[in-house]
Amino acid sequence: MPRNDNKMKNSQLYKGSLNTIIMKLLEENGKMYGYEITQKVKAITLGELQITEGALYPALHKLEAEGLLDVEVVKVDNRLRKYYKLTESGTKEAVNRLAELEGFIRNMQSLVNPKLEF
Amino acid sequence: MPRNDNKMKNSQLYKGSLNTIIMKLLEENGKMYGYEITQKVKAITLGELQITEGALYPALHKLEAEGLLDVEVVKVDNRLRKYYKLTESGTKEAVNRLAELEGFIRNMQSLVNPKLEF
DNA sequence: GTATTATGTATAAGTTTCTTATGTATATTT
DNA sequence: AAATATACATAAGAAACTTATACATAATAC
Repeated sequence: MPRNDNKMKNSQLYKGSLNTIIMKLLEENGKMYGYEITQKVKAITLGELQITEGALYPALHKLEAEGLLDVEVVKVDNRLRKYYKLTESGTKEAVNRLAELEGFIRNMQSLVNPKLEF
Repeated sequence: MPRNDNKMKNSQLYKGSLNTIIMKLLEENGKMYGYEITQKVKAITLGELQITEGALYPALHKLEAEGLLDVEVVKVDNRLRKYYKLTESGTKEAVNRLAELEGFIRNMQSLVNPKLEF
């Protein structure tokens, strides 16, 4: 009966980055469904970041409610898939979020490696 | 009466990184007091990250309670300062946290810039 | 000279984000 | 036949933070 998902806990550092990650992936791939997002993130981070359903689905629903994502339900192999894509305003917002993420990464690098500030 | 700190809200992205930032700064500077930490972070990030007291002081107290920091109270110019420094176990833990932060930055960069994976 | 800003620490209420635990269901692999 | 993979969903609780407030002294501005 146990799900046996040997899920190691993600670092606190990832807290707050999920929405940005979702929007970046959608900007890049056009449309994706939830499970696909979890697998993609896992692949890109070499297994280091495991997005859980409990975090992902509420996040997707919220972005949809905010008008940043559109959803399209498709049945594949007798199973549901909900494909999400950026709306027009979501596309604009994605630009802001990505700029914000790049600034964040720069700042964190400055903090880690003060010698390399120039 | 108002403090008039025109405090822009920090990006959600910084959520979860405060403890690591504190430990990194202490590792680098030996000992620091709270206010000094806020100013240092502000300077390094060119004003982009403003650590608020409501976030900082509870974080310092928690790190102290966890045995990662030691505190020393000093009176300067008739005002209190609480200097914090890493304990022995805090120094060890700082190494882990920094490695974690570097991994985090790498992963976030892979997500932003998938072309540069190599 | 007094009002504001800067320095310095602290806590408490509320919000957001995530973890952990469930729940449902079908397809595939062992 | 059982376990794992695929695919969605929600609810309770934890953790980190925001916002607001509080107290106190030093320095600057008007």
